[in-house]
Amino acid sequence: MPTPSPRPKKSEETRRRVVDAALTLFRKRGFDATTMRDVAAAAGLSLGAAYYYFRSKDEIVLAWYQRTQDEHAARARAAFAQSRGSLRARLSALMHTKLDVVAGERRLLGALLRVAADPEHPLSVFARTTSKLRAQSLALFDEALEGAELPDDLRALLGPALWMMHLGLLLQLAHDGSPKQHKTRALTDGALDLVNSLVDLARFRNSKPLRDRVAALVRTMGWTTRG
Amino acid sequence: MPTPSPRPKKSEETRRRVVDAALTLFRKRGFDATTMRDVAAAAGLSLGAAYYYFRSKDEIVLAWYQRTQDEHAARARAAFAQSRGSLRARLSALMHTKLDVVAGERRLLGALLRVAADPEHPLSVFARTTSKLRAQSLALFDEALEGAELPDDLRALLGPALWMMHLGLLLQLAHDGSPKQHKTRALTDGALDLVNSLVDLARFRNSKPLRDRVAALVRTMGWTTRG
DNA sequence: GTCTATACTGAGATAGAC
DNA sequence: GTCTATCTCAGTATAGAC
Repeated sequence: MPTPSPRPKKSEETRRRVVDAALTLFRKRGFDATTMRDVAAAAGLSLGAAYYYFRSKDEIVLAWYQRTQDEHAARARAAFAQSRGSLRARLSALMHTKLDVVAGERRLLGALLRVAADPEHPLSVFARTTSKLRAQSLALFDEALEGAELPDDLRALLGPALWMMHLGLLLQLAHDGSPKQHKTRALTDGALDLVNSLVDLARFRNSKPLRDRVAALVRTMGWTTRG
Repeated sequence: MPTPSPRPKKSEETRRRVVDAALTLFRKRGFDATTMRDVAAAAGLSLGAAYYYFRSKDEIVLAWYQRTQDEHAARARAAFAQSRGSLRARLSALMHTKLDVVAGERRLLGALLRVAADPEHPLSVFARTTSKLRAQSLALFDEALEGAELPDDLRALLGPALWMMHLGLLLQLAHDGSPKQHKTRALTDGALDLVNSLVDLARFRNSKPLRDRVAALVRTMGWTTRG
């Protein structure tokens, strides 16, 4: 059986080196101003070798995003363990840990969004190529709803809705020049207040018919798997 | 006094020619596959002359978007005149006329979104350069709320909210490969149902405290003028 | 499979002459 | 306003070393 290699292969190590070099340069000069030649040089590689690992500059950004995703999952799950009962606390942790992880890299986030928004790009938000990433993230969002005793249909609906909301928050964050991104933080809290109120409301009144309509919609859109 | 020139100057005419040529090519081959050299050639100009009129390829897309905006305003206002009373009808007209205007140009919309999402880009959604465009659009959204007898604070809040929603719908539309974009249309209707329910709710119960919080937030974000 | 070296193409964008 | 010439840089191609 093909045992999952115990220690990282050399190629993995080189790959990591390219990403690290790229990130350092992106931070210093910004994404556009950094050339693949710079990246290759900083990683101690030839241009061809850099392209051997990443088919495009954009793909390096995606590798960074994959890292942040992993980091987000780790932090969020740690926070979930603390706040077993309160939905509000869990949602807050979910969103704010994400912002924490990404906040230091506004410029990179911009580069990512540019790619993500472009439907023609193979690495866009809803593209096949990025479906694994999306699924991981969506799963984490669903986890945040655990233990809140939500009706199944509401939960299935709230996950994608929150995920879309988080996309909007990332866009906002990328444009947020306020110190410590407090604007985006405030927006996040406000949005979560609203979500909370709506969830309470949905529990209260008979909102099943409306929920059914929305659920049907989410299914039509195929948001859980592909847009 | 510098009278606004009565008949279009020759430069205006050339400008229009460049845009038209570009649009034709964009439709045929897509945005990326069309080069500025192609555009210049099709417009009967040299490359340099084309760049004299538009500082970048992206700027041509923005010119297109300005056109669609004007068209949208015209169509929406015509529809508003028909549906004086019903808020739902007016909102539906507002959104669907926008989709109508843009639907035929999915590829261009993609190019636009790529630019719009990038915070480093001078033509991004929340940039100064595009503030006039944004203000025009926001004003139209506010007009749609006329005659619905909404409390002022709710109206001031609903405008930007709907505008942000419409941004999301455009993103969805750009990715929507379904025939006649029926997915996005369905999503639009569903979202408007939801909005409608919420507005009714807001009228019903005492939602003032929550509204005040949200209103403060919108002000903090500066969404009516700049993000 | 991992990497170097180098040359080349294509396209966005600019400079400066006219 | 318009043109030609030129620059820069992402990305490709190739040929080969280990």
